[in-house]
Amino acid sequence: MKYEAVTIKDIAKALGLSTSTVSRALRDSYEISPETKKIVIEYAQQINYRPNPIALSLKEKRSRSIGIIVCEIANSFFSQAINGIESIAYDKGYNVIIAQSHESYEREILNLQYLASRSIDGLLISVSSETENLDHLINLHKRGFPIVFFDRVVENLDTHKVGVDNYKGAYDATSELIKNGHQNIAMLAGSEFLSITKERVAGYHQALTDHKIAFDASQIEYCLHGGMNYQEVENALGSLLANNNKPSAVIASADKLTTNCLRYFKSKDLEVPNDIAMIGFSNLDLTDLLSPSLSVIRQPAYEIGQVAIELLIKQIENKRPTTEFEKIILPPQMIIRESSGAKKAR
Amino acid sequence: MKYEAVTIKDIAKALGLSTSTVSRALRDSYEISPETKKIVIEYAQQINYRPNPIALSLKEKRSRSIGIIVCEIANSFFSQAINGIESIAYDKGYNVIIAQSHESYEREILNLQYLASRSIDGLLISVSSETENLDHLINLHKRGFPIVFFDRVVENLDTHKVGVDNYKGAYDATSELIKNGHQNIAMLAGSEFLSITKERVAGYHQALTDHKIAFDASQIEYCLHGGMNYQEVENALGSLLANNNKPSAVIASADKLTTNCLRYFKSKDLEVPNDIAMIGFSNLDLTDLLSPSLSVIRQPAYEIGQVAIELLIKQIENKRPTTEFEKIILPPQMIIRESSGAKKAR
DNA sequence: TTGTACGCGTTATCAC
DNA sequence: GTGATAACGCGTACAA
Repeated sequence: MKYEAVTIKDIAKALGLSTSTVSRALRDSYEISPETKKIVIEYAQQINYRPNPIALSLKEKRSRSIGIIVCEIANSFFSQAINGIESIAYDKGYNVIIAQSHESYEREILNLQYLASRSIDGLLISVSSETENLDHLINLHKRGFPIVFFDRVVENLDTHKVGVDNYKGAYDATSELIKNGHQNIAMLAGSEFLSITKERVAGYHQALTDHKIAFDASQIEYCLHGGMNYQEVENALGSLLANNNKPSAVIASADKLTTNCLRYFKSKDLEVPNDIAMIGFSNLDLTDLLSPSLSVIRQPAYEIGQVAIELLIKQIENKRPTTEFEKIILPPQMIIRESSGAKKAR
Repeated sequence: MKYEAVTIKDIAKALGLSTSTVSRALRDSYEISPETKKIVIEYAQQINYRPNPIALSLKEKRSRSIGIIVCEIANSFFSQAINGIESIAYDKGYNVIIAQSHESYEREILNLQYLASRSIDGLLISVSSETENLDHLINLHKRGFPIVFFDRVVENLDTHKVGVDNYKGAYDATSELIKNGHQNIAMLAGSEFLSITKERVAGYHQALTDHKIAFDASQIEYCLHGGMNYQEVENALGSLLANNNKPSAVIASADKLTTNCLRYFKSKDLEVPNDIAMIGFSNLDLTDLLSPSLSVIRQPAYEIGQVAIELLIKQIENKRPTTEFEKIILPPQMIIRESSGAKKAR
């Protein structure tokens, strides 16, 4: 069953006018007499005429829709970022089409092809944790297609980028644990491919160094899928805790890593923070209700989304090719609660 | 900066053929000679030709995209449902466009207008908690536009509907609390406009009756915005606890109500389940990590999404107008943990 | 086997 | 002030 919409032609026929007159009347052109305008506009309203955006897109070679690729919308950070994106996009008359990579490189490519074939005007992307090769993005970018990276930005591609100060986030988290007496701090890191992981590890490393604590590479475990599957986190924490240099605290460097880390400790009957302390990157709005309440590094997800979409729309609507790209770094926020508490006195 | 795509015309010109020959060759028409096909297809691949979906949409009067309206994608139930929807939609070559009502009737109408004007082929909707008047949906439906309701279905509109057995969910939850010795059980309900709220209240009521407990209407508080703002939940619980007939247990009938209920108890230093027990409808995958771990009624969100999109696509692709509509009810799952525990012996 | 012409809905351009 | 026509990209009925 097809839904038949009213067209400008129907109006023209009904009113005994030409399509061009109707079109001009509806667009309030100065060449049309007030009476004709009135008749046309009233009739259009009456039969609930809506211009067909598909026809407009074809004509204007733009769809007024933009694509978003994220790993998972069920992730708090991303759903908040998407809210930020939408808040601006709808205001400016843009539609958003969301696709999920589920942390798979392959699905990211499929999504990209799909979106590109849907003639989106631009792309907001936070790459999957498996993404190492960037050819799929570079190809589009070279052809002048507007792309803005947010959160998980990528180094070797010159476009607008919006993210958070991951270095500072990890530095602050590490310093907080050190302040609470922890000397053996492990890092449950995300995918090694991601620059955010590298930055977070660097912040962690620097904080240790600044506090004269030796850095031990075996205290870092990388999770390729960013904690998407519990198994991965279980393995990583298993080896961290089996380390000779057994950690008394852990930094989890992503949303899913943080919650799965807590889940692991519970399953092993490790009491947090007495047996082991933790602090994690998380945008969950429930971390205060967890047991124990979690100390977290929170990212301004909503704002990141807003800034990213603004840059993208600016680029899309630019008459000339963009040559100067911005990199915007927003500050993270550290919220201290119970989980990062002092080391138990034995 | 505009991104210039390759068209069939470019291929025709380059190969000295007509556009129709190219078109037919690419669609592997039997009327084209194998050699011509080979040349065309190879060249198309080489220059990475993609048919313009906008032109196709205009021609075929369908966009192969469907709209989804939910209150909030950051809500676990809905993000899971959307995953279910996407899993099927992408397979069948449909695009999904997601819009959020944020529980506002006004925004729901705006979203609907927006999506309709974007020429979607069909709509999946879970109405906002403010939605009482259905004219905006009835209008579309009358004109033959395919609409499928999921989760928050609506009574006076004859379309496909997919939801969960809310009556049973609430009945089971109430019975569990009664089994644990609770006689005064309050209900923190969602919007009175929603049929799911009515069904959940009915299940609660019937369970009380079946266990010979008097029903007391003052033990129900409705939250128009389904717990979206904490204030609302605070007020509702405030009056429930101030009741003469003070409850020893609460049933929270939606995701946000459940978590905000727990938040309220924590803020009032009420220990769950000793001071007050609770069980809530929730699809959060973290309820096991909360303090205390929450007993919940969980809905098969992913499956609901899958069933809903299948019905929608079936209706869209139907040659004849659909006259027989299905109503599919999936069973909820009850997961018992700590929060619904026995009443404290005093 | 291949090419020409048309239509999908809209607007810009040119003609009257 | 209004109407006819072309164009956007594609597929197809019809013509050759």
